[in-house]
Amino acid sequence: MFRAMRTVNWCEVLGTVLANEQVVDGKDERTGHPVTQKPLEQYFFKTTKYADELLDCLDGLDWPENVKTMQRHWIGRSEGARARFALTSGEEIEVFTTRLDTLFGVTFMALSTEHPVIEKAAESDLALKAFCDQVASLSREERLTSDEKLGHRTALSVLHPFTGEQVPVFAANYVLMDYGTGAVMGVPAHDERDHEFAKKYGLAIPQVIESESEWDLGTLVNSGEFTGMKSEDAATAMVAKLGDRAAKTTTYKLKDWGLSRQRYWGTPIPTVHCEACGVVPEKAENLPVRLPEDVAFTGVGPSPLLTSRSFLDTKCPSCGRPARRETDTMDTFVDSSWYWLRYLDPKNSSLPFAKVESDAWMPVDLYVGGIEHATMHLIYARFFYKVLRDLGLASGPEPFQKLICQGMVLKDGSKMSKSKGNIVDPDEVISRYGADALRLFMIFAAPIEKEIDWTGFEGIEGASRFLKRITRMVEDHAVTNQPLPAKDQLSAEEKALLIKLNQTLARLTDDLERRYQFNTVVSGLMELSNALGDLPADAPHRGAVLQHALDAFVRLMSPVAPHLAEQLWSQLGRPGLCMQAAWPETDAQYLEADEVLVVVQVNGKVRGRLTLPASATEDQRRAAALACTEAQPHLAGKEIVKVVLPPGGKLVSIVVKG
RNA sequence: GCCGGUGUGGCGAAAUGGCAGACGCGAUGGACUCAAAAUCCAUUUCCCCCUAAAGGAGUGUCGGUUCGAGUCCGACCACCGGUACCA
Repeated sequence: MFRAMRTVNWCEVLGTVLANEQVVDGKDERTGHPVTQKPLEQYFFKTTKYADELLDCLDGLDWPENVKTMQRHWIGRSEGARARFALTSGEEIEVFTTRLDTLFGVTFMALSTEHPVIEKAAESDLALKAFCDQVASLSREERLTSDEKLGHRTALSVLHPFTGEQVPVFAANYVLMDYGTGAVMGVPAHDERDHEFAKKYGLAIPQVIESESEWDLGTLVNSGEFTGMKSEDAATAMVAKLGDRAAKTTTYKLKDWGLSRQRYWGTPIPTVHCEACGVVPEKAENLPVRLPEDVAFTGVGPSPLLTSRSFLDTKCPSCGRPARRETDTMDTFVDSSWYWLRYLDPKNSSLPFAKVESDAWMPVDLYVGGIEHATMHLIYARFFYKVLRDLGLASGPEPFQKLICQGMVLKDGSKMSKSKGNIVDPDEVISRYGADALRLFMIFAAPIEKEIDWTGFEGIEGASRFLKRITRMVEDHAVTNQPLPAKDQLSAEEKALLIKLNQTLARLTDDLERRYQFNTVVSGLMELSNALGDLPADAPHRGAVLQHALDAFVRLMSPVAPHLAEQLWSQLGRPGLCMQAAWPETDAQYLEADEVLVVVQVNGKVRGRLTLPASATEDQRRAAALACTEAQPHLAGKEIVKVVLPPGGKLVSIVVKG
């Protein structure tokens, strides 16, 4: 953690800092007061120190590819070089570039308006000062929506390190102070933005790279002693030639995490400001620092904590003299970055959590969260865990081994959220249909990772009907202790039902445990309930077969309709809770039917269907397919090239010619 | 612009390279009912056709791999979301 000056969205009228999301059109979204950029001293976590590890560990995680890709881009590692250019005044400007090989194409330097060299020059250059103020006055939004390149030529020049030519220095709006070094070497022939800028300000556009194709990095031209070298070699040679004035380096888009908030509701940052000792951490025995209650909430002005004398007045942990407590609180993302670790040891009064507990339980086997957390929460949490590991509080490199991201629920095209107020109250639906019906309906609507647009409760009738149907079935069934008869004593319909039951059981177990595909668990249950309903009323062993099937059905249903499952479990005369009962086991003798349907394809088109004994050999299947009546018109007079029998035995594919 | 996602019936969707549309919603017709609700049965991708049988086409478009492609590969189109000059 460190402290540094950074610009924030500042509302002068309210006297407070605003989050980017709260700034719309350069104004506070609530009050409409103008928002400016103001430098403020804040606390930061040095997330960039972990950038490489955060990036490299992604490969080993069982996470959705799209989330991993988003994090890779967010971290944004890029390899390049830093090079220092001497100003004619004697100072130096350092730039970052990924294309040092284009050095001979430099015709200008572009510096951020916040760059120290520009700020200093502006002190004696009123026109430059005016330009910088104009850029600063543009809100974040305005900077985003306009991509016009604006520049202002300063009185400064740098010397080209190889040619010794003077290169003019510009202040430019498209150079960002918080990426790289805040200074860019302008190579108009080989960079789109530099090109646009050079054309606008009448600068030369010399070509220094020739490439034969799009994917060829190119060969240097017009580059002095480097002419004729391949691009990738030239960069290395130039670094060597420049000596201590250049070095290969890596930059990241990832920024350090600013965690200061000037708000009451947050964890206090446990530091104390002492006139003599500076910023001092609070003593361990005084932790945690608790929020005071003698606070005035006015809704405007700086942090409410500043109104509490009991909070502010304290002693310096170092020298013991009167000192002032820090009033910044932490971003709530700090808390959400390790909450699950506290779950492991919630009653520990001396530590956040004991290492034995985290060693025993971590990493989290399966973490489920919304896709909107792909780059913020899920990077913060990974960063936090790595820091805890380095502090010796936890073990292992990553907190979440497997991740599933639910899709968002949208309403009228935008994310359903408390802050937007476009939420749907489920209470009315629950009181009318029950919580199980609502749960079932939502699970059934779409796969978990898919975004759904909430159009209403139209389909909930189906979920409700299904639950009523199975309830009726259990109510109409007379509970029995008769054991399930042996397979050879059952009627064909009874056997068919048990086969459907066991096949469904195998499929749904896989859907739940491996595929995490819950919508098909619901449709599988519906199919099985339809099959239960099809068992003839006069089936010879109806009671025993139904008892067996319903018993398994209710346990299968328990994860998606837990309340009703418990009721039916008890109605079936079973002891204890269904949710604690063992998961039903598949019975291998009922996984395969005696007869199987074999599809006959001719040149890839389905031409016939055969019912064959499951025991039929490949040769028998091939012979039956070739003899299949429906296929004959498509085989007559043709030469049979080959017959394919894929594994599984459910298909015979005949290839003919002529 | 860049990044990500999605394209399958009237709608939500299923199909783990092997019968496209399971399952459900809605709709239509019927049974039950004095009537309604509830429940049950039937039909419900398109073309041809008699509401039959048998065909044909069909998963955004165009191509490829394969005995076989909604699924794999390549190019493109459309829509949705995110992001903003990253040197």
